[in-house]
Formats: sequence, structure tokens, C-alpha cells
Amino acid sequence: VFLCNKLIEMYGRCRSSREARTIFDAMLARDSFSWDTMLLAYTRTGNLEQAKQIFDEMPSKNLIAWTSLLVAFSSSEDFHQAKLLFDQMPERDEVAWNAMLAVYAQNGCLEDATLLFQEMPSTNLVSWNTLLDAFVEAGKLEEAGDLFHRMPLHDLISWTTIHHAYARFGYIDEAKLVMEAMPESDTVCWTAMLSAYAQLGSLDSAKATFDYMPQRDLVSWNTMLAAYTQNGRLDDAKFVFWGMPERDLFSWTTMLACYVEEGHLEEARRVFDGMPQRNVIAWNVILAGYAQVGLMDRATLHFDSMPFRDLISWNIMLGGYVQIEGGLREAEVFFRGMPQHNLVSRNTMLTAFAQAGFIEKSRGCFSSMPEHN
RNA sequence: CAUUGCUGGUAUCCAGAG
Repeated sequence: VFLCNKLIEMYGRCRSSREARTIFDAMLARDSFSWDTMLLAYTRTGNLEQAKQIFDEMPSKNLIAWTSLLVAFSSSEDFHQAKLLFDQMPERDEVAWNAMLAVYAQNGCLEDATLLFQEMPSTNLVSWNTLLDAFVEAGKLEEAGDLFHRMPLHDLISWTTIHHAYARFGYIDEAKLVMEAMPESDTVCWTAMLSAYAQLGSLDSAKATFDYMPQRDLVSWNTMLAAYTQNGRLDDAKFVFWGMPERDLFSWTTMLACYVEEGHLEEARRVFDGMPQRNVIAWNVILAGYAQVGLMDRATLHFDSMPFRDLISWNIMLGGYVQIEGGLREAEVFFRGMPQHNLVSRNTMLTAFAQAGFIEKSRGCFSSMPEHN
């Protein structure tokens, strides 16, 4: 049992929930660690449905199981389910509170995060770091800076979070100063710097950073790859992609998106077919390739054959309809048939109506939005 | 002292800014 548990854990960490499940199913006896670890494998691979199912099947649910499921809701379309789950928990420890806080932080809910932080029975450094990240995710740089100075202590993660805050919003000089001030900086920090240069279009600085950094891991390679793809450098991107020491789904989807962006649909399709695994994002990239150029019949065919869809898949289809000649009516019908809508869906309709001169309908979309940005 | 849970860097949809 011990060894099988370790195997499940290993597969979970390697994002192979299928293999983890094979081990789990083959076990003659399972203890609570086996169940928790299996649940966590689904959580880590973003497999909410399977995570829920395992959770429901569990003979007994401990704090770890509750917390793992809570985390799974964080990246789901309605992360507010996480709060419902949190409220249902029979007991909550520090980790559970922190996990709930992280759900708010990752989804940009600064208000909720702040309130929750104040309600917490006790806070530790993880709580402070998470709150700091909530400010950063919400784009509140000054407040993040203030909070950083008010924190009781700083560890590497606190420093990296504040560094990332400056880097991602293009404050290169400030980010550099933070890097000089921090006691140690690791690959995460260097990669954030690289990413910042890439977003500003400073490819030379990005490349120089990549070459200069003490170590490069898979994320750094992916970031360098994205630096080229986001700036329309297909040839450089190809060179990086095929030269990388290893490739994960980020690498593949980044490369795919580059082919699509450059209008090379056939090539994209070939890369797609050659992928070792495909996630929703890979399917979405190809879908967007068809929809963006108005090939709605091919898009529909692809859409119908997708093994999984998320809200982005639906939004891509919607975006395809609104931009073809006289597609607005079809878009309206499609919009009504969607399982959910978010700000992007409504904004797509809003701008489509506005550009077609239907001011009243556009207004209607505007007022149907639960929030505005 | 401890087989599993919480925080930092990279990819796909609309708009805006450059």
C-alpha cells in the first residue's frame, strides 16, 4: 500500500492522472492516504469532475480531502463553489483557510480575500504571501508594496511575488531593484524578468536574460518560446521548440498558437495530430484557427468532436459567428444556447451589436453584465 | 519526529491602451 501510494503521488505530480488511476484501481487494499492522493492527482491535473467523483466515493473524508477538492474549484469556471464547499467543511485548519484565500487571490477577488484574511483565526507566512498575491492579481501595485512592508516576515516567495508584481506590469527598473535587494533569487524570478521583456517586445533583452540566468528549467524554456511566438517570430520559435530539452503541454500549445496566429492552419493541424496528449487548450487553439478566419463549418465540425469544452471554447465559436458576414443573428442564437456566459461572452455580443449599429441591444448586453471593467 | 493537502514565474477567447 505504501509503495502504491507513492506511485500514485508520483503520477499525480507528473500530471498523469490516468496512470495514477490505474494503480489506484489495481490496489488490493487502500488506506485513507490512497484516496487522498488519488483525489490530489485529479486536482493537480485540473480534472474537477473526476475529483468530485472520487471525493463522493471516499469512505471517509478528512481535512486533506476537503482541502484538495477546494483547490480543484479554484481553476474552475464557477470558483464560487469553493466558498460553498469551504462553508460545508466539518472543520478548518490553517491550511484550509489559506487554500480558500488562494482561491480568491487567483481569481482576482481582492475584496473577498481581504475580508477572509481578517476573519482568519490565525495567519502564517503563507497567508500573508497569498494576500500579497491577491493585490498583485488585482493590479493594485501600490497597495501590494505597502502590504509587503507591513508583513511580519519575508521569505523567497514574498520577494518573488513583489518582484513579479513590478515585472508583469512593465516596471522593469523597479523589478531589477527588487532583484538586487532580495537575499537570493531563483529561476522563478529570472523567468518573470524574461517574461516581462517579452511582453514589452524587447526580444534582445529577453534572449540576453535567458542566456544569462544561472539555470533554465522547463518554464524558462517555455517562456523563451512564448517570447518569440508572441512577437511573430515563427522561425525562432520553431528553433527553440525543437531544441528544448523537454516539452510539456505549455510548449506544444504555445507552438500551436504560433502556427495559427501566422495563418498556417495545415501545419498547426499536423502539429496537433502529433501531440503526445491534448488538453482543452490545444483543442481551443485549433478551434480558434478556424473560427478567426470565418471557417465556421470546419469550426463546428471540430467543436462537435471535442472531447471536452470549456467556456473559452464556446466564446471562440461565438467570436467566429459575430465576425462573419451577417453572422450576428446566428451569434445571438448561439449565445442563447451557451451553457454559461462570462464577461468575455457578453462583451463579444456587446461590441458586435454596437458595431452593427444596434445601440439598444448593445445597451441590453451592458446592463446584463454582473460587473464591468 | 511525519507516505498525502495551502502561497511565487510560462500557453488558448472579447474589449481597451500602446
